[in-house]
Amino acid sequence: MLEATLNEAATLKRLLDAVKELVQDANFECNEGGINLQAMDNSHVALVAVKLHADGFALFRCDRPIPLGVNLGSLTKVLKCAKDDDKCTLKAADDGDVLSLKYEAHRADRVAEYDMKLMDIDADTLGIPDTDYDVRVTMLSSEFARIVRDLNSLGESVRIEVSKEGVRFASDGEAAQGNILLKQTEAARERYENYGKDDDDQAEEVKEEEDKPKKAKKAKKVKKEEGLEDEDEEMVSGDNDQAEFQAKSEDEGEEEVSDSEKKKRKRSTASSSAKKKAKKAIDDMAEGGGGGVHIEMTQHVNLTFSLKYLVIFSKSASLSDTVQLMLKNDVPLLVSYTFGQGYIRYYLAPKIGDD
Amino acid sequence: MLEATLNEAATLKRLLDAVKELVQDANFECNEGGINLQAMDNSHVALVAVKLHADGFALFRCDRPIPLGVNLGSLTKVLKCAKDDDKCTLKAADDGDVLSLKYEAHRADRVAEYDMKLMDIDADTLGIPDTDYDVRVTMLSSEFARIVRDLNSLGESVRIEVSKEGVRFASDGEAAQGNILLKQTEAARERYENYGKDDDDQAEEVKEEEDKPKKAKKAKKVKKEEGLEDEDEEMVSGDNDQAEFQAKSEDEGEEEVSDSEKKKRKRSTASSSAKKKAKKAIDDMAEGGGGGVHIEMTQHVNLTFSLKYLVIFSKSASLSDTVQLMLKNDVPLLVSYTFGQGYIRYYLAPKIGDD
DNA sequence: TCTTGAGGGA
DNA sequence: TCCCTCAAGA
Repeated sequence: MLEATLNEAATLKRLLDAVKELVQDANFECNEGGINLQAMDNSHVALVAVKLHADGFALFRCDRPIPLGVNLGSLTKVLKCAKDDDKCTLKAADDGDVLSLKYEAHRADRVAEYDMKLMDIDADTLGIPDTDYDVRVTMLSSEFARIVRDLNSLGESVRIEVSKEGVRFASDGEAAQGNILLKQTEAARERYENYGKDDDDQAEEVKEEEDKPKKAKKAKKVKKEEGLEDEDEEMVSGDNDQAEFQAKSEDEGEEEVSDSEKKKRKRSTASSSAKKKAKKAIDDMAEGGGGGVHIEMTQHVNLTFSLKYLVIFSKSASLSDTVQLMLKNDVPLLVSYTFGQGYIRYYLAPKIGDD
Repeated sequence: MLEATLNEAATLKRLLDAVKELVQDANFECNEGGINLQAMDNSHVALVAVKLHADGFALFRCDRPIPLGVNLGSLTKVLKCAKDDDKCTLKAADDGDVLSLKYEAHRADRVAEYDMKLMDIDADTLGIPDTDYDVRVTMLSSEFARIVRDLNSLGESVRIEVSKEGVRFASDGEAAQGNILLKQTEAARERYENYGKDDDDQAEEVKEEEDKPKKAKKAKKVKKEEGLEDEDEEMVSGDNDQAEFQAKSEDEGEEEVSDSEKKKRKRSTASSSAKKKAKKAIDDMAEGGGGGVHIEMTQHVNLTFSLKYLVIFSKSASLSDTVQLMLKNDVPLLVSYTFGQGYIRYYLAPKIGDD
């Protein structure tokens, strides 16, 4: 039995806006920790991972893990029927094949109920490459969206190059060739330096949007060039240059999530005020002048990606003011949006060679 | 000779927005009382009736009745050429085949004139079933629009059920099944009780948007369960369960209109202040919090309608903040929008059986 | 399949 | 009023 109430239906709507473009059907894995979704697009080039923390819900109850096989098109239709600020309750029986959605106006004079058929979906939980990225770019999600949309009108792919100069997005098209250079914003750098003095603060900024302690550490590495740690990740890591993701067993997936959840909570408690400070710095950057770009780099990187997918990813801008791009040569790009109730992350394999 | 000036061209534009979706050509019947239009959609399932009172015009002159056979597509095009707040003057000669439209900016520094070819249209003035509805639902026109649009994305038809619980809109679709329950708003009910004490007030609220005294009385019945009166209506009434409307002679139509016009004026004079009070109650309800629903009911009803048409009807929301739904089992639904210069009413035959 | 135009929503 | 999405046509 799943019963979960979100205070704003808009969260779900926005989440689906981008995901439905990538995959038609997907399992919402519900367990005590919250709701997860992982799916690859049909061509196995892009992967999307969504997490909604249980404590991001106004009410959350899930007695035992349930996979909800959902046709995202249908779910989108049903969500369209919710007003953005409606209270939204999801319900599913343990063995049922129906997902019920209840929308309640806050004034309680309107109650809408929808029942959606569920389906069985092959449940290959996918292994997400755990990568020690060399670069993290934090920027306005709207700016990222603008850039990929602009370049998408010129060509099919974009080369993303990060150097001391900044981050450059370049695209070649038949009609024209274009590139956009974003320099580290002075203001952003200053704020960064201030808060960066305390390494824990800085690391927490990342941890906040990371489930896996390992990744948090790696983010630290991005800043301080610490050595790698925790190379026991069950999946591809390091020199992964393949364009496709691999499936792993479902059990491993579950384990990983709940395990890291615990660790995350421990850390959060330890330094939550510092975290807030760091978060504030990021927020300031986001608002402080419409273009703050924050770059952390241990290595120059230069990769090429399909713009089609980046344009789809960038539709998640409505979920968060900022987006983080994590890069490392020959490894899938990670595009991450973090919001109050969880996150949505996209992984996109780079184009190899000159295609 | 017709000469009629509206202070805002927007009124005409908005009127046509929905009508042009239902019918391609229609007669604007002009007489001393104003301008009327009645037409059925091609499938004879829906009927639209528009009334613009002569005194809703800044200037109105019509020496003798003229039918203006208009292609609504053309008229829409011509109206697109007017700015919303332009003063708009319609002119037609008694025997001409041209309708002239003049648009004047209020600062009088721009005058545009358009001439539109008229056409002969078979002038079956249609008999509108005069019905003693069992239910009147008054709600925000925007909310009605939202509901039918939402359900239209799920299925083809909607079941409208009114009971003590409230009014429920339910639709079944392939992907999902949904229903929306609107409860009588407390605030709306209170206001209603206050003004409802005086039956005349209450009835006037209806009369104001009714031409036919008979209908006004029946609306009273909705409240008080008075017996039927005036069963001499020339058209189908009472147990009409047929899905189509019937034509009647033009003469009868004209007679009816002018006759009821007179009665209406008499009544208006008698109780205009009470009327204003009642109107205010409705306005308050409409504005008092974005969802006031007001239900008057003498009988449970349960009917099914094609959403396609309701969606078209609901485009008239721009004409009025509120809409009234009048229902009775096995009888066409009346959807009525009343605005300063007149009204637009839609009648839609219910679906019979399980189709 | 891609492009353009219209309609609806923010 | 502008932007975006959806639908129809090439």
